[in-house]
Amino acid sequence: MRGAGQQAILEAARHEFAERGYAAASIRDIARRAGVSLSAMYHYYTGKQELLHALVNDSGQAYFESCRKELEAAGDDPGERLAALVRATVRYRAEYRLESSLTLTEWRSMSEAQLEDFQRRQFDGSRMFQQIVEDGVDQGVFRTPHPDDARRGVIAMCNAIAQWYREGGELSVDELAERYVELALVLVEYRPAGRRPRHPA
Amino acid sequence: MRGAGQQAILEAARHEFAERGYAAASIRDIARRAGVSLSAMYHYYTGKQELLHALVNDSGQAYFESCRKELEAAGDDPGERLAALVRATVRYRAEYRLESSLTLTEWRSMSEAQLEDFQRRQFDGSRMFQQIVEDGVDQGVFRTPHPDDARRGVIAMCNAIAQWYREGGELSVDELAERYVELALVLVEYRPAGRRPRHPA
DNA sequence: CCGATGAATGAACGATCGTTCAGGTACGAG
DNA sequence: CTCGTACCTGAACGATCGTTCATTCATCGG
Repeated sequence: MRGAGQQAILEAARHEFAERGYAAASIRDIARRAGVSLSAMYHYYTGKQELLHALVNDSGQAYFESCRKELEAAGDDPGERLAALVRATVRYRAEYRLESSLTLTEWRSMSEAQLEDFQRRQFDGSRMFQQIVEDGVDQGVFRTPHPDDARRGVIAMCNAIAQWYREGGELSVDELAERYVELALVLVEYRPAGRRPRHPA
Repeated sequence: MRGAGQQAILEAARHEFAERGYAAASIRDIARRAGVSLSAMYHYYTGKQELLHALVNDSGQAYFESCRKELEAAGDDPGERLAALVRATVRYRAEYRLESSLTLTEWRSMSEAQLEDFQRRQFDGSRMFQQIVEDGVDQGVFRTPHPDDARRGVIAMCNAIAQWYREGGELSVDELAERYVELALVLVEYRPAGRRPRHPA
């Protein structure tokens, strides 16, 4: 369990980093925002870098956990599995907006070890999508002639949500997720097995 | 015409900003990379901020010029027009990779006037897409039930190219553009007028 | 020949940054 | 009571940052 002071510092860093960017954010402003002294931060964290690490790590783990759960609940159909992954990704990008923007734009500022972790995770995440799209194409339910580009497109679409979504918009996170599931399935040209390959009237 | 020294400075800034990010890049490193003294830069530019401004402005104008030309060559069909816009955007993101990443991730660092310009341009760019998608839906050639999200998806797909594309890859820029045109038309569910609304065998 | 202009330089200034340090409370265990 | 530990503080350090300044050198029109 993290103490109240530590939590306040992490929250302040979250907002400062997101608003100014890692390099431009000052730990003095972070401490001021958290309502503690500058040196209090060094009691909990070894430095500015570790603040970034903590934020990115926490939210990254939450994402993979969410993916795991969604995939577990999904069946064997690639369409279902892709939908599960898109749902998890949309929810993550919308609910962890600030951390998402941080991860997507400030990876330059990470330490070497941190960057390695991050790239491995990004690779793993991309692989989950890749595997599912590949399976769908093999099984003939995804008709896209460009599986790699379609996959990249789906991921890019979902990632971009972090840049424009705001709480209290016209769509709830769940509605947004379902809408993006639709778009993703369109992009990979999903045609459920057993159905006639023609368009509904 | 810009002199050789000025051009070298701009080139150095382009790479330094892209590699380290605007805030983390130092003008001393930029000057060193350009092979000129620190103060030589202040002979051409009023400061660090103007370097960013010059880079973003130059490439932004090139983008809109490219869009204008492509749209001019396109006909009236929304499919053709969307294809033209996607082509221009993909080419821009691939050929102006560094400036693209700068614009997409470092808008926080812009001055107030600069940011206003940038947001207006982004708005105008988004409006071009929006108008075309709207027309396509009205004319019944774009069948997507979610025009706004499809448009955002197309733009996000194209923008993401700046993050992964490298010169000398397996696809040329033109091939990449045509592929993304295909994907974009799939995403808006383009069904050319006059054709039967069923799938080809 | 001369003065103006453009190009370029090294040294310095003030500010801010991340970090460290020495110390001060509050509190529970012995 | 006392010691240790967790929590927190203000002050300072060294480095780097963006920027400015005084100056030099070359070029060229008059």
